[in-house]
Amino acid sequence: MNNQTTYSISELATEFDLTTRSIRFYEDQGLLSPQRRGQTRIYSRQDRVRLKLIMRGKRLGFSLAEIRELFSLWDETASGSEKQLRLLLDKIAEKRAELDQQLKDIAMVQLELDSAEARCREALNDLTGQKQQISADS
Amino acid sequence: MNNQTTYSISELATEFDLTTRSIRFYEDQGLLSPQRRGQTRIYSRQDRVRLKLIMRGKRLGFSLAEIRELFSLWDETASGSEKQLRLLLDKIAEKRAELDQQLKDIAMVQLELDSAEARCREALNDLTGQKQQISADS
DNA sequence: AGCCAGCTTTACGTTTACGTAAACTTTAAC
DNA sequence: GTTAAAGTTTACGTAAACGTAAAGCTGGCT
Repeated sequence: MNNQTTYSISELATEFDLTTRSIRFYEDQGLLSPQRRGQTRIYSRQDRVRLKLIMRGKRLGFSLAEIRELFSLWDETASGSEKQLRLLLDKIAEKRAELDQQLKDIAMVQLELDSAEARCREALNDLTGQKQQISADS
Repeated sequence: MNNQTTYSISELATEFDLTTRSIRFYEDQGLLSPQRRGQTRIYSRQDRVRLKLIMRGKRLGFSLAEIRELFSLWDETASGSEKQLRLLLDKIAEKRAELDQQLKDIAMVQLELDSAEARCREALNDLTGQKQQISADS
């Protein structure tokens, strides 16, 4: 069922757990451009991949505009002039730096969660009269 | 100069590169609660740490509401009942899962950037008549 | 005393990313 | 062939995160 060659809008909406409204909105913003059969949108496997990328970007806190920019990066790689290509490399480096920053940020927040969890378990232990040992972490 | 014990709103605004409007807005949203000298806000080192945490959260795409929730996690760890504490542990686990997902997402996007960069360099090489070798990555 | 820079509140405006409703067409099922 | 389900456009509404402008206090300098 996953090897379909085309998808309807509601199939994709169900699969990615979003509304058809959102999918159409992404099209409005130039992130998707599905085929049409009459009025009806027909999504290809490529379109589906795009949607997956969109969701990924959103989970990383990218705006739709930024995601569109990333798509352009990808699409224009083949067709650019030299100046264009060097510009793209710059932008790629830029995005890479952002991701590196995010990795650092995640590490810090993880430490904070560790700390909060430790305090939490300690407080619990105090409450329950330390009958149970500290539970092993996965 | 970094070892100040208090800060004015514009000092913090300058340091973190945001507007005083934003800082006051964060206070509105319950993320900060600086002292006052008369009308004027006086920020402590703790407040500054909070601001740093806010910026971190934002870079990870967290909403202000989510950040406030994380603050609550941290603050209420000491004072909760057992049920409360277990709930907090659940929320911590939840946030941890989100971060794990983000790590995966970042890894994927990095791969995509790798791919885009490779295509880009290839195209450049083709254009320049491969006089130069592939430049070494840092 | 006068003034300016920096602080304050109040309040309306703006952008992003959709939600929601209305009104209409098209496709699949019975 | 009609009816229900799923699709479409158009358009107004909304929550979040500020921007921006107005109008007023306030502490220090000259």
